[in-house]
Amino acid sequence: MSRIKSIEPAIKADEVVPPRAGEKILRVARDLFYRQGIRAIGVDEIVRRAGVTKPSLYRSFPSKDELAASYLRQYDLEFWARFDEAVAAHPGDPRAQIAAFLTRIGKRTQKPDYRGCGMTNAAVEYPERGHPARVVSEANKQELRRRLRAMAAAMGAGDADTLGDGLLLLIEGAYITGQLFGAGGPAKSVARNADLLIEASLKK
Amino acid sequence: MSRIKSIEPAIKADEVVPPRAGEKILRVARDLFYRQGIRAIGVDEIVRRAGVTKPSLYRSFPSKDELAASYLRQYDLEFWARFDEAVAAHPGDPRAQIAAFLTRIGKRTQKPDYRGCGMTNAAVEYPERGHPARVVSEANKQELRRRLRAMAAAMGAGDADTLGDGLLLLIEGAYITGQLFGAGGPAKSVARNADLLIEASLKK
DNA sequence: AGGTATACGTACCGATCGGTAACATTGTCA
DNA sequence: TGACAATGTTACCGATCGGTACGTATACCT
Repeated sequence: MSRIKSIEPAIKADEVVPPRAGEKILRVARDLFYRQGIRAIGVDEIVRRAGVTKPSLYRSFPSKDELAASYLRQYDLEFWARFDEAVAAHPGDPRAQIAAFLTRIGKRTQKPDYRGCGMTNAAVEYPERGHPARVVSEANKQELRRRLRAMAAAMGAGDADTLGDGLLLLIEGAYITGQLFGAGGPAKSVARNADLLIEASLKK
Repeated sequence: MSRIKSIEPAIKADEVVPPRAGEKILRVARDLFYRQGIRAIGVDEIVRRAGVTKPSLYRSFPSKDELAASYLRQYDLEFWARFDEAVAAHPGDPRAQIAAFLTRIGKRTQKPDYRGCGMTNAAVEYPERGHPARVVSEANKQELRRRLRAMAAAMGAGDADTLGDGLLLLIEGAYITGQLFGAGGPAKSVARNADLLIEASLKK
């Protein structure tokens, strides 16, 4: 673990280092898990499309469940990157931050092959408490709830927790209806409805 | 199908007629599919817990997928029964109808083993277009959207379609967060948030 | 050149998946 | 009694599931 690697191997900066098996596997698994679901995809198909073999998968990941958890941990990073991008675009203006984030979600849901939120889908696929994938998913949602409630408070809402939770309901609704109805579905109105809800919550 | 059954078999009213194998199977499948997910449950476990054998399952249902579709068709009936119950409780008052329906949903989501909406979950489990289970699920959601928009129009909302879709987002959000957060989660605020959204949409 | 550690492939495991063939048993009716 | 429909019984199918034992190739360091 903490072994000293005295000198890095002599690789030039612009030299192409072939991607490790584990990386290729995670890349393929991410795509398949998101688009078709975790339960729907077997490890054989993952290694086949990654151009590696099964033992390579189990050298990099202790189990399929842990591979799924790794996929979600990466998803988590990308999710917060998108979220923080919307936040950074409107410093000190939580209402505009929410609007920016939801506008982007609303647009994504209208794409033809939209499959919702990988976190949400994983939690639906694995209702069992303590499942590695579910643990990651739950943590992500708890944090999202916390931040939405904090932003609602920063907006000056009378009942900030209710508004924050309302925004979370709209977001999850957009994730689900986005993949249920496709383009033209209810999800395209998520930003508008959130704004109405915010307006109503601030006037109280 | 339309074969004439001249005279009903002589069964006394209080006589217990043993449930047919198909019924027992569907009853067990409904419970397991809803609680654990369709993909998570194998046909062997269904027949085992139903106390029947596998050929009996395949005499009553052409495939596991069709059994899942049957489960959802029954779910559909029960769903609309609950919906119409809320509607009938407040004749001519769509806002109160929505409130009644959402209050009930909010309460259900706080139960310890709440698993969301069987329709929604099935659509997440089966993203593939045309899958028997998904077909039933999509039809149910389309109809729900239609009715919510109609109710929003009856309320006199300026943009009835947006309000109807907003209510659908809140509902789907409640289904999902109900199973993600458990008791104390955002879903308990669904009726309150819907009312705020309606209020805001009517004032416009 | 030789040792060593890392990375990978071939081949295989038992279990379970959804689904079926063939036949025995039962209860209900005419 | 005899026909019929429904169910049970047993045994099986090929495919796929997640996972592993074990041998091989490659690269680096001494």
